[in-house]
Amino acid sequence: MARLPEYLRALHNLAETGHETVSSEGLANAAGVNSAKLRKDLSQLGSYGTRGVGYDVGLLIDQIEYVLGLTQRRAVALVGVGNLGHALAGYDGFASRGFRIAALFDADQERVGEEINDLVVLHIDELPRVAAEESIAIGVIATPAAAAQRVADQLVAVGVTSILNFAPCVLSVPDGVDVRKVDLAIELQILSFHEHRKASLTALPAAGGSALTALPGGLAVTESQEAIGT
Amino acid sequence: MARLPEYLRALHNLAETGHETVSSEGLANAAGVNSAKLRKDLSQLGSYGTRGVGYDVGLLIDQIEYVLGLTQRRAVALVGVGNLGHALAGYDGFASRGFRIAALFDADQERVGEEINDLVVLHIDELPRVAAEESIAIGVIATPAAAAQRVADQLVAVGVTSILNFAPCVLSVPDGVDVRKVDLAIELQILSFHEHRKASLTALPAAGGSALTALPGGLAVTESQEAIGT
DNA sequence: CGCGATTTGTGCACGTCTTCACAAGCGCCT
DNA sequence: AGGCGCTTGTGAAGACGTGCACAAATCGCG
Repeated sequence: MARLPEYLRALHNLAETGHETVSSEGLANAAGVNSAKLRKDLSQLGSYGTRGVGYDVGLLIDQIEYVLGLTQRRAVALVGVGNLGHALAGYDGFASRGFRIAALFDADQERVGEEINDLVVLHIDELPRVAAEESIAIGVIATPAAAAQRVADQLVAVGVTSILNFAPCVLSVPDGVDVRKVDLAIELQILSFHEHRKASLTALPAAGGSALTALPGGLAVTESQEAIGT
Repeated sequence: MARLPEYLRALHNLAETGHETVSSEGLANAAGVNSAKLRKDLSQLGSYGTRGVGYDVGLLIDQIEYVLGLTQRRAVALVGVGNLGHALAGYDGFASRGFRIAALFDADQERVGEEINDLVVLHIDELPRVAAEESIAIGVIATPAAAAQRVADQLVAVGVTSILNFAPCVLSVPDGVDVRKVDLAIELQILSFHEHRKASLTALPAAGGSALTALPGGLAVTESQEAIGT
């Protein structure tokens, strides 16, 4: 499930604050989900809490980390050292949560050789060589949209089977390769939609006016407060 | 729907390449979704394509932009000018897709006064003054997790009703305020999970071994190829 | 003017996810 | 040892999203 990482983060917080056990209710609050949902998710793990007490924080962390495949520190290749790539290369959240940025690549010779966080930016053509030396299963694309598909192909060619794509475009990859997309502008646009909706609702208590004016009110938005969908 | 922004991006691409109309099939491919799903989404808009021809690209862009509330350029306040905040402040994808970063804030006096993209970083205490001058409805939090809740409270206090949160923590906000969360490490962990799953499946054709070893295979992952869920 | 090719809009059925509600189990206190 | 309160695990019901398949509609061409 896609919620496990959120549970894991909440659990680490709890562990740091000295909690040894936690109830489903407590963990659910910390992770921002329903307690029944959380229990069902954890039961899928084969995890066992103790009735009347709750879950053992340390044990649960181990279990989730195992299921997520975080027992080994996975090597990640980051392609595209522009504005966003720079930030990602320097983001310590990766290192602290089970990942190691193994190499930085860029197609721009201007950027090749630059050093970020003790890592030197390599030219993208060096990707096959580096991939042969280190086992890289995850690639991060932080290039402009125009270059993203080409980079994806190159990553797949050297054996990468999971890609995190920050470029605003759809990637086509072979079966067996997973792609997750993060588009920062889209996130804002979704918020803008809710803004517009809220504004329309307060301005027009009873829906009326032209077809266009009635549109946003007509769109059914089921439940979106505190959407944790990423 | 959360897919509208994706359609919009694909439509802009099509418009730039000279297309005046597009079929649901064509647009669905460009956006990475099913064509039936796309038609159903668009029908919710009250949008009308022409049977036998398709949709008018320009008209559809206008409609979607209207529904998303992008007819006005929305002002965004960005709080936290660290590694990630820096990148977000310089990201031109915001400006080109309907948003204007109106102000940058940070709590660190070291960073106050710094200039990024023609914008000067202000101290967070100036937020009320700036908010009074400009109508800011959307806030972006790019601070460490420890500061996020406090910043969220401050944003809500000055009338912000939509928050994009990059800090790895759950925010609690009053009803009527929308929060979207983007956690970069979580995205990687989800990919790691799929990696682990793929590795287990190839290594253990028939499930066997200890309970722990059998776990990842036992987790049902319905359909995740090319996940476009953000 | 009529016909065929094409594409939209949608009814329907299916599978999934979510939530409620409650029985079963565990520990603690007396 | 027994009872009581608390918490887990799960069955069932409902909401929701998804995709198929087809009727209705439009255009172009002869």
